[in-house]
Amino acid sequence: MNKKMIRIKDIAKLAGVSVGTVDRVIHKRGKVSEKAREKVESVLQEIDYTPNLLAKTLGSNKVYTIALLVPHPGQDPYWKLSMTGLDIAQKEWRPYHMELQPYFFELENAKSFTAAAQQLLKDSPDAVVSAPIFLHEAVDFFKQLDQLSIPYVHFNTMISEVSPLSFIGQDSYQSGRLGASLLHLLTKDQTGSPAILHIRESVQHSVHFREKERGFRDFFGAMSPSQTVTAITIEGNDMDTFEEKLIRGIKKHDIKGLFIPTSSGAKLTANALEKNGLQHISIVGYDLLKENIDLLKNDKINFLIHQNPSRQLFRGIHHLANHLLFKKSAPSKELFPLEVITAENVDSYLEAVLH
Amino acid sequence: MNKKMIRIKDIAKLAGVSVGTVDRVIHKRGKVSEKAREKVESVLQEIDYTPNLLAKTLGSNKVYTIALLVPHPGQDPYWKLSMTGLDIAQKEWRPYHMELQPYFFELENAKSFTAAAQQLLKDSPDAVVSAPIFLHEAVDFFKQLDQLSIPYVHFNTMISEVSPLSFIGQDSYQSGRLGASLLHLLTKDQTGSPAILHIRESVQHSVHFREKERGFRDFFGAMSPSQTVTAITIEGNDMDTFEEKLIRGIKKHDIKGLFIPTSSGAKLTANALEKNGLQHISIVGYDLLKENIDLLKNDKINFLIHQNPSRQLFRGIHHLANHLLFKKSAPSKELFPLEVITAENVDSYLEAVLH
DNA sequence: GTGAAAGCGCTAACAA
DNA sequence: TTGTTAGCGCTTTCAC
Repeated sequence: MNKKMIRIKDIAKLAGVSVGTVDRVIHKRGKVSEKAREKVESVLQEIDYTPNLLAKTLGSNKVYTIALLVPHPGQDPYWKLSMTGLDIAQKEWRPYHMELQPYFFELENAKSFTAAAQQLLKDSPDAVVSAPIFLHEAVDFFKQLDQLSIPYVHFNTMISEVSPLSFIGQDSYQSGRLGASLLHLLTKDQTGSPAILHIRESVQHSVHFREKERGFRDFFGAMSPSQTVTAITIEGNDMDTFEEKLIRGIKKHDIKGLFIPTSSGAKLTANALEKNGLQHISIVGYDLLKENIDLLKNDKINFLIHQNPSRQLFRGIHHLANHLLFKKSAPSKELFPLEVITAENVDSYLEAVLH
Repeated sequence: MNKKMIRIKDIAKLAGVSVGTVDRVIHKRGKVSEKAREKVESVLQEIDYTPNLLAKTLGSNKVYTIALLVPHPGQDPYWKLSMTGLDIAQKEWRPYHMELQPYFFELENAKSFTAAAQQLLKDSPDAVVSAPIFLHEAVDFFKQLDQLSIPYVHFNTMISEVSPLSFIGQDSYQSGRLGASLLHLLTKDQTGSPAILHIRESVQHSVHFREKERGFRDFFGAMSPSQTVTAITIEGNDMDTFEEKLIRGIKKHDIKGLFIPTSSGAKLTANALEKNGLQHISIVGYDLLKENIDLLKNDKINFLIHQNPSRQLFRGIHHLANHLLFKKSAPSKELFPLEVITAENVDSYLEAVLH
């Protein structure tokens, strides 16, 4: 039942050299005579050798630490979602002696980002995964990591100023197009204008949102050039003025459907619409927040686009762990599918293991 | 940078016993005196010991073989898709000396299933992952595996007659509901009847399709009880008669939209509709076959539901490999999300790594 | 019941 | 330039 695998020792015997020499040939390290190299290489050609990763890793007996630099989960439901990715990664990698250490910063506070980053650097982890929310401060930080040659991956937000080992996230432009197409499907028989709704908090991840808007506009532009497309931007986070400003915008532009890139924006909007008897206006929102799921099931929101933040984090850790432990290379970019969520498939997403 | 982990040796020293005794206590094997057991257990309480899986696995030096019993990929595009799951699993598990051995059978030929199963049994693998297409023959086979205590997982098709370690797939009933909801969205402003289309080949996986039909009907039943729902079944696989029968069915029942659970059925149907000037009829199909993707992008199909057969297979292998290698337990059921594919998000699915 | 020791495949240090 | 050997942490065997 248990077949034997080829070992370095076997190769050594076949080539008539020692294991040390075989090791040197395989890893191109140290000095090897031409003759010996040829013998070993010809044996390697013949047989099908794959090294035993377990034994390989067992040799170097360290514990690696991967640091996470992410927004505080207590402050924002979207980032809270991402944390299940940490839990699952923790379970998966613990047996390989990979330690995961989160450092939290506040979403609206660039200083707290810097502080968390400083603390992180002091603890000198072996690798870092981060959502580079604050562009300016982030760039400084990642340049420091570059200098220390600490590998890092980015997720959620793509920035072009530095070069992470890997970026994990979605194509924002295409995400905007998708949102537009869904809104179009919902409202194509109605008169009026589709709109993208920006809410103040959004501004910080501006690249993100600008790209979504571009995709959103492009879709309608290609579909029906005569169709006007509106962007409503609401500044300030006072609830009462939010509602008032929103309704004013809707009436002014005769809005028939709203595309809302901020995950927590859909709830505010749905409530405001209901209060004002405007339930006929369609909503396409983002992410599987508890409130969004409820609204979806109650038909107050029509579609959600799922960004799967937990899996983004999970995959980021995955790539770094493989990089550290097994020297496996990571893709420079891992784009996630743009997942369409409706009342009828949302449960299947909730039940599914991290996928 | 590299912290040390607690080893069995450390525990032994703390408890004042030998590593052998610690091992016996941890794994409850062999004889240990009450006194020794207590000492070791009290140390274990104090400290946070996690065994080194690498070393553990290295100890038992075998190669495991996982056999796959699946439809021949050359005969059916859906099953061909699933094979990328094999490739990726192969890459992932090869370093752990896990061998994957496929055995193919023909989709329309129960005898070939039995033959492949016999061959598989002769090779006595350590585990089996299979799509139990032919109910009757499959049950016999899996009962044999039970007797040999060879663990197995099922994917794609759920059968209740035997108890696999794990089932991997989707909720067919909910999948039918989802299809219905999408079709409803597409056609809600039109008169006529929505229909589910069964094509002859479908019959073999009958449970699957019956469940989808039930979900499909239930959705419309709850949505608008007065709405008639049609089922069109087309027997025989002669192309000409297919078109004729289909068009006849559509006209007779005044069909406004079609839900087509067979992955290759959407193409046949879209072509027939186009030939007959019935392009206004909506189509919701299944799976990311090349032809389906083209039709989706050309607006001949409106939605696809993605079953992700490659990942189903991949996860099946994953669970078995973890079971064999690390004694990790697998969930008895892993339900995949019901993924909605449109012209605007299909590329994001194609680019994504197996997810 | 218990401890000592060999061995899993690979790496790295040390001799030759 | 090569071969030999001592580990890595855990399992398993063997002797006491």
